[in-house]
Amino acid sequence: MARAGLTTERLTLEGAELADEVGFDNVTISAVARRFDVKVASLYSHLRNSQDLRTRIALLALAELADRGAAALAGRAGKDALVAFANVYRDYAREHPGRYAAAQLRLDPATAAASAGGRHAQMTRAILRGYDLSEPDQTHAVRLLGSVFHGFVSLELAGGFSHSAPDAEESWARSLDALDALLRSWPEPGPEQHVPDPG
Amino acid sequence: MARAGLTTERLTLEGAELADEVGFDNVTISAVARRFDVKVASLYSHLRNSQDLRTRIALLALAELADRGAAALAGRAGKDALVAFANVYRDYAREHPGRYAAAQLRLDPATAAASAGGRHAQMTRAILRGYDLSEPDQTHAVRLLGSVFHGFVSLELAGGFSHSAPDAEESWARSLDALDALLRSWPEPGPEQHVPDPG
DNA sequence: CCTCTTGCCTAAAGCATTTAGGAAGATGCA
DNA sequence: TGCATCTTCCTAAATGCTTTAGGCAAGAGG
Repeated sequence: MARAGLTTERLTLEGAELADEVGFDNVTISAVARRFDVKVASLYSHLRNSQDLRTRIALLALAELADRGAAALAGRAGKDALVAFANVYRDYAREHPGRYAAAQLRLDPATAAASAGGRHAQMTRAILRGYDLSEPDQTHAVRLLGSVFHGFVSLELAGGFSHSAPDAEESWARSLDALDALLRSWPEPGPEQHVPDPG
Repeated sequence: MARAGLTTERLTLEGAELADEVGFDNVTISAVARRFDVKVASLYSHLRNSQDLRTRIALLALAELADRGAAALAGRAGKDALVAFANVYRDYAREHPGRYAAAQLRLDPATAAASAGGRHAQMTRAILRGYDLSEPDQTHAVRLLGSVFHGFVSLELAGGFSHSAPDAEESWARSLDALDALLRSWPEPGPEQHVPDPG
């Protein structure tokens, strides 16, 4: 019986392809086994279980995304860097929706620490060097930027902007304009606001 | 054999509870049937299939969220309205993580149109009446606000901010300060930016 | 009381997950 | 080359979720 040459890496990569084609939620051990024309149980020599597969796809996506981010930031600063980096997220999500969904998988702390997640935060911080923010404000800005990138991209991917004019493209450009302006004049803390009771 | 009094509504509600307890992905027909101490097949008189159940939970969550948003906006304007509305999202997501995850479910266009999604967009637009934005800019701002709310909340829920100081609470407040400032001086479109080729 | 609708049941088939243990191909060493 | 060993992939089987088909009985209406 000819060997298929399974490795954890090849399985992960194929799982990522599958995620992009049929959605991350539909990535199963069985589906990957079918793509290699191999019995399901064979995969368990390389993967602990199906959660293990999903986690590996998530780590792959985070690493790919970080690599692209680093490439985009090279030689850029200020708004140029901001826009280039933001587009990396958006383009990646559009090219690889399954992988992007995988990157949102909740990882346990140990796994998260070993992931490329830290590189993302570092790169966002690097963008902020082009602006004049105090140390604690940088952290807030990092989080706001992350929120906008992730939020916009996932709402767009979920079809949230697809049924109304103007098109998402323009809103994206204008949102980045707005973020750039915001970072150039980052406001002082406002007065305390009343927070309504949930209920 | 005593009847359990199953209805689509009760099943949906119980499914939502279950989602909050064990995660939206773990809501299954079987699990809900167990909660009612009823055989699995019995649920198929009330639900078309498990996707139907998930969709109904999503619609429930969107409606609840819209109701809370409307309550929060009543009698408020400007930054006060912005903060109150934003906190509705964040509080709801923290109180009901499973429901919040459900609200992110991708709905087919017909279902989405019949959902409370439109109310959300309307309310966000209402907030912008407290600021001075041209018509097309309002749409961009609606999308940016939606992105920040959703993005921040889901990153926080995914534990993205939990392993570094300062705490998420403060970043949230400062992000809302920043959005308020941004809306008060919404920038003109910037110059064209180079968009790097994905690859 | 009888009938009919409805609500919940049993039964069964299909598919995904996971473990246990076996056989054949690749590898290393004499 | 021949043998031992390890790795890779296999069969088999248990478990659980999904979904459909068909049946019986509880409760409503006449």
